[in-house]
Amino acid sequence: MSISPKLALLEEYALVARALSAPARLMILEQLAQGERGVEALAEKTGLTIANCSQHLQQLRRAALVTSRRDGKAVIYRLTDAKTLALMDLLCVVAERNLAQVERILRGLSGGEDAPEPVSREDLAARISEGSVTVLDVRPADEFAAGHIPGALNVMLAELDSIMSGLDPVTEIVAYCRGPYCVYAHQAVTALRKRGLNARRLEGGLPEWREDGRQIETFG
Amino acid sequence: MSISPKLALLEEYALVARALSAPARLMILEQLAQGERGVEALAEKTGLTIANCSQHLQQLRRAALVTSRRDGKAVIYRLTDAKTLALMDLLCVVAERNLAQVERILRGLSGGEDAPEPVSREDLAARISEGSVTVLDVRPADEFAAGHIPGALNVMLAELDSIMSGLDPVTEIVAYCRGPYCVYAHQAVTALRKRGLNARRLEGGLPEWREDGRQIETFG
DNA sequence: CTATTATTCAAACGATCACTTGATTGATGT
DNA sequence: ACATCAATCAAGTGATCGTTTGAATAATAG
Repeated sequence: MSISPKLALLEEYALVARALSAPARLMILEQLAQGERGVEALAEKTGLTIANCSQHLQQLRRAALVTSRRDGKAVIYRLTDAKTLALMDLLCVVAERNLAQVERILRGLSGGEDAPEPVSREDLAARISEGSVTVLDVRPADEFAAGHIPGALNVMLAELDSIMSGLDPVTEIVAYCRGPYCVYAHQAVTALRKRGLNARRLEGGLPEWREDGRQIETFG
Repeated sequence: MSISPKLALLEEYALVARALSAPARLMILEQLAQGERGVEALAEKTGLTIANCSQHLQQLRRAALVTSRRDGKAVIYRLTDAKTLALMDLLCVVAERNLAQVERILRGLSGGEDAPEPVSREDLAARISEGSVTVLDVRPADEFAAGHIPGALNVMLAELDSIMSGLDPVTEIVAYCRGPYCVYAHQAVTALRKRGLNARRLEGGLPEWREDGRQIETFG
């Protein structure tokens, strides 16, 4: 350790950034933002092998972005603190503002149509309390069960068609998913709008809603 | 491009994070946060060869963190927008909160002593207007000349001793430098406190001060 | 035009990274 | 103690990264 303190510091900061520099680890972090999970659950959700997932988790832990605890023979990982989530979100904001490629991908998700501006969490909260909105949770059922926006309907993309006829075409629909890395809400809104329904995305996902200190409903 | 849109998105986000994952690029970004610069100036300030520096800059440009323009035969780089600075700062915050190693390095800079809490920019601004503080700019003279906090004294670390006798031991001193990646202010505060002066660091550096919309003085 | 200066490109190297495979550790239940 | 299950470790492979070196582009001045 004969290097200068300045370089040593920069290397620590770079370590954190490096932890965010692999798509596989971003997927893991997105999952952990939904709630704490064991290695096997993470591996299944992300499509990684267990050994590979474990190694990514240890890299995240070295960067102090996640923390682990033992529960029986399982090791449960979670985000270290809310700053980790903030960092992930800011990463998206920078990428979306500046990278033309990101714009192109997102436009592709909307079928070439211009997607409407997302709804802010504050606006959605206000409109929920006055009952002037239908909230759709477009995540898998287990993530929905672990916590969702009060009153939200859990509908996965594949089932969208079957429930669409039951929706009031006048009431606006707001769809949300895991957060800025997740494309489910984009796809759901596109599908709904193609059928003439008035749908928009929520800004951010459930983790950001929770981080705002807003109400979360479990089960039901 | 037959991969899923989700993976394509994640790869773009990862590209931005990867750009922040090398100490050399963090140094370059720190310099650019002070103001726009040409490749040669950046290479000299960071100690990189020109070719190497140029390649790092192109990686930063691919991630859209920096933008360039031509000025005669020189190419001038600058941060794309304020979000880039915010991302750099958040990276530090996460690293400092969670990495024990960072704490150790910073403590080493303070000679093992507990450093006092930094002064917030808001507090400093208030105390400048009431004249109850001496502000030290601990950056190289050329960066000082390009812009500094109004009324600040430009003193580099090597010259600290020679001016210290002229300082009022009662008036508190606030030192600042380039920002969270820079160790000059830490070192200056340690040196001053060792000699019994009442000194603290400013939170962040000049780029953050400027980003707050606060006054900047040029030359003088 | 040629010479000069500032920057970028291209090739090459050693080091590190992501992923796979198979063995190992740690905690639990019988 | 033994078997079982979850997670980690260890070794190996191909790909990518950071750096150096030297040549190739642009833009300007004479």
